Amino acid sequence: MGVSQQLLTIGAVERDSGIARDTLRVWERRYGYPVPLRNGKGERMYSDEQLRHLQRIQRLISQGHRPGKLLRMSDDELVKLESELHTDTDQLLDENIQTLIRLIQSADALEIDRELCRLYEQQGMRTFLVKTIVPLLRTVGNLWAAGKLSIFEEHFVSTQIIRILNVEITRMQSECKKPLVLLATLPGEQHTMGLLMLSAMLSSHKVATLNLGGQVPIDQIAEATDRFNADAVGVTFSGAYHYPSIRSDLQSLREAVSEGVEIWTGGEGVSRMRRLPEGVMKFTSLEHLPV
Amino acid sequence: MGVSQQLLTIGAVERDSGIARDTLRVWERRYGYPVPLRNGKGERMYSDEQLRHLQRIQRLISQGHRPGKLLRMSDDELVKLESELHTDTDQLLDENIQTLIRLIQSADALEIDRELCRLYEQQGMRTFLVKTIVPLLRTVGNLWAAGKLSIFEEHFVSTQIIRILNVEITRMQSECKKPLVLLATLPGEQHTMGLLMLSAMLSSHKVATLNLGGQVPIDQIAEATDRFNADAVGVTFSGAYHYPSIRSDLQSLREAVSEGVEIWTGGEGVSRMRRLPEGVMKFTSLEHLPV
DNA sequence: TAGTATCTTTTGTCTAGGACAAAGATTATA
DNA sequence: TATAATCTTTGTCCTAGACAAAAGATACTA
Repeated sequence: MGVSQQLLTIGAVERDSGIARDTLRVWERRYGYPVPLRNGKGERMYSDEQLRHLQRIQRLISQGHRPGKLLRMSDDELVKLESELHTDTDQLLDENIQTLIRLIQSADALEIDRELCRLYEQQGMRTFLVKTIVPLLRTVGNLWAAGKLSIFEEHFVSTQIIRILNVEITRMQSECKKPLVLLATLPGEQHTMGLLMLSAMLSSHKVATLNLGGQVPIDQIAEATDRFNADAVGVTFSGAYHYPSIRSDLQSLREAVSEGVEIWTGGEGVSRMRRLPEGVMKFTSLEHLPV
Repeated sequence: MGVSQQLLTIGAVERDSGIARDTLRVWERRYGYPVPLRNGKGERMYSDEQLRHLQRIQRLISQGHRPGKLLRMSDDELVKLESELHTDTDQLLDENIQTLIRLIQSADALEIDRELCRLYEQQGMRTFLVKTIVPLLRTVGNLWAAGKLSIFEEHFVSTQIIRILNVEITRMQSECKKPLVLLATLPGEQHTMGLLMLSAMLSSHKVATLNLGGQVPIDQIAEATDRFNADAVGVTFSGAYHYPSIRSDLQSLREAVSEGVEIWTGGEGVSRMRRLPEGVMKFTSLEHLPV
């Protein structure tokens, strides 16, 4: 049962936290945190607690906080900082979301599916995405951060949503026509939920989409645009995407893709960017899609 | 258009080839390959060609070849080595697969979808997976390796298949009963196609599945098994998974999960393993599933 | 008040060459 | 033919330093 005291190598921490080895070492040197134990070989061995702390830090960094500040804070202070962000949203938590969370905690797969389908039929795709899926995913993430939900529950919700959206996209697809929008994320960005939501949203407006999935090199996106004769390219960036490179990546993409093709971008990663490269459009939320 | 001569940092090569930085440096030191250019800062800058070569090497490593041998070979020799593996399978390429490949190259999304659905209805899930999906994915991978297909085409096929399988799983799900099989991959394994195929296969046998998706920590899998009251856990390993750790990972999983719960494992990663830990079952192909 | 240019601080990624254990291959022994 | 012992290959981790790009702060201008 409870895996009490496993120790993780620096490689495992990199994988599970998304923080590069080199960064972990340099943090230890500069800020005196995290200081892991050492094994017989003299290698760093991190505790579960430290991993959890680092994941928290990574979350807050991707929300715009600065590492130097976060690394001097205790875990309690981090939790407090995180909860400050949630209190406002938590209070006006939709009843529907609360029901879904309760179902997730009761681990009843079929019932969750049924409830999601019910909401979809009631709300239609646009509202379903904006008022249900997006807040649900955010809430689940917050609850995980607060230790009130396990990771597997987050995983579980995601796969359920992926399934449902795929089904609906398929259903609507046959009626979709031009313009054709090509969807992809760039190398390094594994989160493809944004693409799926985008695809669902566009499909519901009878706009044809073609999803290439995650981690597609820029030149491949350009080649695909050409071959499929697409009218626009949609690229999403999650909060976890290495922030500094977004602008230059979008610039490269703009240069690689034919001029007549529009470039749309969205996701948490771009939402806090001021200015985007020339010829790149941003939708801050699914609602503001330039359909 | 054609991105002619981009140079990649060691970090980008790590990301795009799946070979760790440290490994790239140690290869350069030991085998004298790859020797990248250097930028003004003295940092390694790899060419597109080198990346391609490294991707080839990585592919062959995951098929069981040894790095020391591959790194002394020229690109031509690697291509030859790769094609040796394919010739036998290529010759008896199913007509259906050839049709699908032709459709992929003509970039007609709707037509591919239609053909896949047609084959599914004709063959049923088991045959569809074993005779169509698996060979199709392998062929597409081989053609990419031979430079006859682009990466985006591989991505495109994958997302199409994911979509179709999700639709069918949803359709069959309501009729599924106990036993319940929990599906997941371990941290570090991003390839979830195996899980999806497993889920589809089991669903078609009216076995209920619960897909947690990729990168689920071992303790989380154990917790989920408990909470969902699952009867078995299915874990897949692609050829890309860091090979040496599979055995110990499975062992840890076996220890973490209650004894009454069976553990099934499959995928390219385990297919060339001789002996698995006590209490872990292996299915070498989807056909040999212990349903 | 808002925008722009300059300076300072923060931050992440890269470098070198060495070390070592675990997995694989090979040889010796029962 | 199987198991044990030995040699070889291989990847990951180590230290401590360097530097450029991004972010923040400050002063100046319209």
